[in-house]
Amino acid sequence: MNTGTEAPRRTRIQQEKRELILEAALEVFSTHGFRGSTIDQIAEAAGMSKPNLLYYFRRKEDIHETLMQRLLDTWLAPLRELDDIGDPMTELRSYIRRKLEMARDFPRESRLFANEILQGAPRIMPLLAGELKTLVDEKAAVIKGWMRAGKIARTDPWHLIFSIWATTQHYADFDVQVRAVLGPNRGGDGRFEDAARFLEQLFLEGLKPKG
Amino acid sequence: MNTGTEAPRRTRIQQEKRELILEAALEVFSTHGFRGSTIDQIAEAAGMSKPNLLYYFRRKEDIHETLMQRLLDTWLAPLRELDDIGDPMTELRSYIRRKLEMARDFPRESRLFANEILQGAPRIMPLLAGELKTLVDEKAAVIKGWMRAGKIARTDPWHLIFSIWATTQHYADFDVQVRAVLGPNRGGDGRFEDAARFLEQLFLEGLKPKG
DNA sequence: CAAATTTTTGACCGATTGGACAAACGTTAG
DNA sequence: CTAACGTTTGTCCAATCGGTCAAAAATTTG
Repeated sequence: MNTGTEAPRRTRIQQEKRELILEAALEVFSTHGFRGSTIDQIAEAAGMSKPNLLYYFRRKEDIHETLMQRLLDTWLAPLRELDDIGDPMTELRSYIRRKLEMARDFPRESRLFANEILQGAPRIMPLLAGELKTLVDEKAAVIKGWMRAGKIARTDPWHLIFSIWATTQHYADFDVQVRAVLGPNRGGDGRFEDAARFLEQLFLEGLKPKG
Repeated sequence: MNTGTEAPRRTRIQQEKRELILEAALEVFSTHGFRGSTIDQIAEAAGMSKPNLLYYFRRKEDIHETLMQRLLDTWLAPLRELDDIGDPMTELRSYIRRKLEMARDFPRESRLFANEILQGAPRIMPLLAGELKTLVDEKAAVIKGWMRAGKIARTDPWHLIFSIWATTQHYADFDVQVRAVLGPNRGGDGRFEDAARFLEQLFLEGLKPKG
């Protein structure tokens, strides 16, 4: 029985070329958005002709969809790792650090996601209200537990998570602005370490349990 | 002498129709980005034909440019108001509050700006490295003064400003995600007050001067 | 009123878009 | 070698894109 959801068999060439296309599409989609990107652009970036690209992905949307599916898993991995077992302050610090590292190492993925959300998330809305909400609610409960135990200051766990997302992804999504404002000296490679130091201080001081 | 920069004389109809177009363009550009928006879409949203729209703005870029110029002034107003005179903690609190109010009351303007930055700020890069950087540097100096005076904790003023931008604009730019995660109950109109409470706590506790 | 000016429209243009298709080309298994 | 299969390409298409233009309609001015 073919359910239509199982992964189709693929030759070695198909696997390689599909990866090539997805890599090129990530570059193009993340800087121009879905509607602002053309198949020609992606094909050229992947070093092949447009009909050839369409042999591997029949529609432009298929590329984007495949990209988004892969993205979400790796994107939410840091939050999944947030664990009830360790010390709350240590857990939060390493969550912030991991998210900031992702903004540094995978800025295109961050911008691709930001583009999708900015435009109303037309293609991933169900995922947000489903899988994502479930995960966040789950982690919010963990954080609430820490608050009840007096390990961190009482505050809104959901908005805490939002603020960590916002501040860390800012360094990927608004990178040009950050670099423009910091200037050539402070806007160099060291900006992520500066940001890490600042965010650590902000969140850890801001969340210290009160006497 | 015509410098080319003075405002042309306009009839009453021209003023009204241009406003109508800019309002419609704000709606369209902010949700689809520049390249993702079409003149037809804007014309239809403004209730006029495409050639009629092009009578008031000769090129698509002219609409976007006018929109961005107007935007930047109002968008930076809260930061301009950040003043050396008042109490540092009070000043910062009201700056955060004003920025959050702008995210609530002008989400389309925020998304328009975010779209532009996300795509590498091709049309406003000079403004970022010029006017914006100057303003931020100036306010960073003010904040540094507060730190030297022991009024607030020592930290990086530039990244402090970035974090305020990121956290407040998040509620406009990522609104769909915020509402999806919070769900129908907590994601209603009250979410901005919850956010205000959280951000106030985060920043004011995180910036308390240390003994 | 009538003339001058401004506003609106329909028809049209070349360029670009996403995508189809058959033919040509490569590769591999028997 | 050859037949089958997988890959690549050139050509083509209808739809849409940003934008032009002349003429009609509406408005303002004298």
